[in-house]
Amino acid sequence: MSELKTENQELATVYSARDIEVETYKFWEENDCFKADAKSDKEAYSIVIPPPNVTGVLHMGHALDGTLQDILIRYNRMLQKEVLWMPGCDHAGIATQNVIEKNLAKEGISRHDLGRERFLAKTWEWAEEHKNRILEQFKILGASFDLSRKRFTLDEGCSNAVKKVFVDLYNKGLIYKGSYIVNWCPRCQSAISDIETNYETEDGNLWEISYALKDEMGAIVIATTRPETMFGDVAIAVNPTDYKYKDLIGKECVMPLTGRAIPIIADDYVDKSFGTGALKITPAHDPNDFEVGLRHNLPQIKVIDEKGCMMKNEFVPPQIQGLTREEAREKTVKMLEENQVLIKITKHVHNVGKCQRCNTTIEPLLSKQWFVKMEPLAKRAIEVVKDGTIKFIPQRWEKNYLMWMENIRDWCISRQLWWGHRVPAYYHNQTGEMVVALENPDPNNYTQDTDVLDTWFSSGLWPFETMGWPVKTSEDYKKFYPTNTLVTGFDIIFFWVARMITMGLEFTDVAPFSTVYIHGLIRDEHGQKMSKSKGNTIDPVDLIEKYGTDALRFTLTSLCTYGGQDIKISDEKFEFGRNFANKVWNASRFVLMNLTKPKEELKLDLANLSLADKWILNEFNEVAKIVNENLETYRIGEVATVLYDFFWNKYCDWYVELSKIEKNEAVLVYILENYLRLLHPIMPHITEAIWQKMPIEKDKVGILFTQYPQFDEKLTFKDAKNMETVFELIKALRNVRAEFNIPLGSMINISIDNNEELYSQIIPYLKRLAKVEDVKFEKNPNSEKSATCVVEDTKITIPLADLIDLDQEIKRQQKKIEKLEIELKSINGRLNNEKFVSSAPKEVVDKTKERKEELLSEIGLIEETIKKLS
RNA sequence: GGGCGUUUAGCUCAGUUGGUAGAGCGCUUCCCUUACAAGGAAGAUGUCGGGAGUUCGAGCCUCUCAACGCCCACCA
Repeated sequence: MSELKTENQELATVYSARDIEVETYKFWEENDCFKADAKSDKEAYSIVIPPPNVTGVLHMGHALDGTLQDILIRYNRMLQKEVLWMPGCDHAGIATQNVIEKNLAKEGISRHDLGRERFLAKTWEWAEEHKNRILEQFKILGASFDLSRKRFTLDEGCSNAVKKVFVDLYNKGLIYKGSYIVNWCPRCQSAISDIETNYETEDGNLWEISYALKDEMGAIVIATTRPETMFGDVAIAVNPTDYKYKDLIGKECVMPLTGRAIPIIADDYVDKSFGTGALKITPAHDPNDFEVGLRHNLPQIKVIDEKGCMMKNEFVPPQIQGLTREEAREKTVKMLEENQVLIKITKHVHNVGKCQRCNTTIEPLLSKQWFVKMEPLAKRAIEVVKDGTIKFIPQRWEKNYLMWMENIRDWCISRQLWWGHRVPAYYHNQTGEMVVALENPDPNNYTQDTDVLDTWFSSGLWPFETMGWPVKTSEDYKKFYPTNTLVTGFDIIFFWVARMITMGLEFTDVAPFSTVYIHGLIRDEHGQKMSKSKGNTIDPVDLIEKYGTDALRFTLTSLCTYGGQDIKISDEKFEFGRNFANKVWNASRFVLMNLTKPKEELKLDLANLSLADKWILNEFNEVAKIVNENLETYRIGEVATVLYDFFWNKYCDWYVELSKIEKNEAVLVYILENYLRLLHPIMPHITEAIWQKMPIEKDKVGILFTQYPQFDEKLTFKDAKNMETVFELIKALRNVRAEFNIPLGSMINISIDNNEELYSQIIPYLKRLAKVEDVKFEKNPNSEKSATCVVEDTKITIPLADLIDLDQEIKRQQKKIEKLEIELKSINGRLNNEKFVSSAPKEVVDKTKERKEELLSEIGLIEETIKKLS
């Protein structure tokens, strides 16, 4: 077994995170700590990573997503489950192909110059080179995934799964090929799906064009935002209830510029109040017109080609042929003007579809593509969310998911790219007959379809294709499928989560995971999305170098709210985690440094505990309970808060301080060790490094395999809260010191008039923590020239001789009374309200009454004091 | 057009079944007390976006208005 070397850190007063983190990760790797055992008989817990793109480099989104997954994995590992975090990458069809093409363009060549095979060879070479880069980067996050199982969406196993799924769906009639209008990206030269299309508002014009009636006088004026598509017009449509045009329905008109005659039809789709109420129908270049065209059996005339240029055919005037869409628009408008059929131009803001990948304006284009029939598949995917088989956290995303699923449209899965899973359809070279099959039936006579599949088609199979499917007997599949939790951002619920659910149910008959944990998106300090083009990105690698991985993880975790709000970050925010890591390091160092026998194991003796010991054990026990509850319910930010508060404000500020006066080393070490375990999932490296140095029996390789602390009845102590009264007293004395500027060098004496039993236990603490010289217990001390403080039902008198400024002291006391009286007033208001007393729960009423008594007594004591002073 | 989110201390944000508001940073005063100045001690700061309602009681539940943001739909 290799050892964790951290000797050089032993005495450093400032924690140098990176040295420890690098060493620690190496230690885990060398001991093969993350390897999942499919043969284990322990309960399984598994997560599949949302496969990052091969083209990608680590960004803040990965850092957050990865941290959250690692927390869940480490937590469940410590719950003694057999955990598998499955890593891998996505081949990212369009994104990768774009990168390669861009590189080629620098050399002045296109993919067509290379040809499909050479292009793919080049892309594979590049992918192989970059495939591991991003997963390597995940390591600096401390990711405890099982790299021996690393997968790639284009590897052999995934490719087989994709083929099988395609063929099966085709055979079930759920995949079909057809001519439909699709979103075409003229730059990517491919169809893209609806959700890969984003809409942007653009300033445009609404052109009103007059179409003369055929065989009679008069004309009909239509309004359009895209005059260049008019050459593909096949009809003019009006609303059947529109009296303006009632008489024209069924007649024909003559198109300007080309003279082609088209019918005037009636269709409900037309909005009477928009434009002129008459709409030109261009089925080949507009999705709505396409639908209208089908309803009326109209022809489809294509006038724009795949490059976004006007076609050279009989429908397009020679002057327009070959022009780009933009040029054609300008020229068409000019020609219409010359022909005096352009009636009106109005400014019009409208939405224009853009390619998600390259932001090129989409051309709705009639084209032959492959589609998945989604509606039948969506049924069960809706069910499992409705019946709670799959739970979204936060729950509000379920509504979002269901709305989308219930209005699902067929999914265009074919892409005219080269990089991806090729459609397993084969065409006979002579007859053109199509065969959809796992293999080419006869390579001499059949040629494979040239299209590839949407990247999300393969990532939709990710939870089971990585587990050995379609071999259902494979060990991983049996042990680790279905997976437990899926962790991702809301931006890919439709792209990815929805598809995994549908495909998982269809092919494995179970939901691929039971919980979908949706976290917010990382944004810059102004709430803007981070993007390279905006130049507002923060590189997690830089942050890690500056603050350390654990600091990054802790900070990010603390910012995760239960509602999954987006997370605004700036560089300085990570000081929070860095400071905390430093605190953990130093406190641990202090505790371990001062052990009387640094190497000896200490036994916790529950029969022999001081009030302080009971208090800290009790507090820790509560924390363990809350932390477990919050991890189970994905309130992960709360976990960080609770752990921070306990360690800093309870353990360090009080218990470790008290230990400088009187200490129970067994408790000090017990709390520290168990605390490190609680913290380990969030801050894995620092906790491991310290744990390795602790004088405890180590029956595990590292802290990562130890049992996660749970609530323990034995560690509850009823009277532990008394310690808080003690702290109140100490704070009150410190306050007196601060108010009267009494330097720490001069000791004070005090008289306590009540609760001798409690306070006599803590005299040593008072000496050290409040610089008290002498403590007297007496009922009516001489309070002349004294300051007074009241803690609950006890009055403490501090003779200050000439240091006291009586006016100041009276003021101080009056201020306290004012505060207490505000509360008393509100409490009296409640207690005097009969309805409150009768309808509020008894507990609440009793508590309120109790509080009233406390307040009255405290106020009484203070008033008494003021009287004596004045 | 439909849906969702946000609005709480100067800033960034928490606030888990309604019981009377918290953290971090910043700010004021004091302290280099040998674990930690990336620290310690003591403080100050809020009509919880506006209005109405339910309730003994509302930051939290209902309605309404306002501002900002996001998602879906894609009227040419």
